[in-house]
Amino acid sequence: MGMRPKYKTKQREELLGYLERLPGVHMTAADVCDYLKEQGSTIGQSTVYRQLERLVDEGLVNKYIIDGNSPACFEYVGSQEPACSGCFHCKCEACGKLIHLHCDELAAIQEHLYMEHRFRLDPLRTVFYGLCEECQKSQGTV
Amino acid sequence: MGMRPKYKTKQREELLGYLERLPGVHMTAADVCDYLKEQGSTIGQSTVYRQLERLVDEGLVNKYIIDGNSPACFEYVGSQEPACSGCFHCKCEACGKLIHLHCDELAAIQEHLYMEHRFRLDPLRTVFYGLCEECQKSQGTV
DNA sequence: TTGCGTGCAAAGGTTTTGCATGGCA
DNA sequence: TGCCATGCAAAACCTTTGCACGCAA
Repeated sequence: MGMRPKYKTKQREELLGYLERLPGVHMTAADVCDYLKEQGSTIGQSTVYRQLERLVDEGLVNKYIIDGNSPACFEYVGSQEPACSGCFHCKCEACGKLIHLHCDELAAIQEHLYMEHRFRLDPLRTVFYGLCEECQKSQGTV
Repeated sequence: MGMRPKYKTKQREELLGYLERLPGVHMTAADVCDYLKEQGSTIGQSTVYRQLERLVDEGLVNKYIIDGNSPACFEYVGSQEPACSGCFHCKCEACGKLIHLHCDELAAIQEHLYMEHRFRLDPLRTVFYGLCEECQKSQGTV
């Protein structure tokens, strides 16, 4: 987990306030920036990018990269602390749906990654990309 | 799967020849372009991008998008059916290092996600975030 | 000969950065 | 008061595109 900001600024409060009101909703940096400016904020785009990156660092926000060209998506997740052990996120690349999974088998790979590969997995920031059941059907991938 | 090229060009042969010689090795479009030019090729970067994209379409090459900013990585996989089965990527949140893992145990979760949760994992797009061994030590997380 | 593939340069779009200013503690 | 965070604009970066030319079939 990265460092928290030292100061509580108006811009950060505005930004965070907006995200918190829409937990689980995907928005781009531009979305956030446009909305806040419409609301009369004087926030600049560099601040939006800097704060979003920081919130990702703090684990309050997830960042999704769909492909290299389109803008990244951000989503408020809050501080679901340790209660969510064995909780993972799957994101459908086709419809964009985010699936929350509780699964001990998946929790086991966390253990395995650490024991065998000395890699300490961060489940809150790891997203499994793929195709959900519905999209497999509609794409004839089944 | 997309369309194959209609013509067999010198540039495509050069590019493909280089990739084939290094199966499983990650390289960026710039890597490929630089190498070929060093070898005396007159290939242009747009051709490199266009051919790489086409090879991905044909299933001969894998494309990895690690994060939105760094360049995409390409890797020759050939027409081996289960392309790069058991290949996963871990990214250290602290130092940014990318770790390339071949691990059957990890491959098993792919199967599990499909059988139990009907989610078809895309290993090419999925990156495990966490801390590498060195950074755990230097951060006193161990 | 046909028209696909190429090369160059420029555009495109997202994200980062330099630097002076302003505001939190 | 000290110095972190901000805003603006410009830069950086990877990738795509327009267009004329060359080359494979």
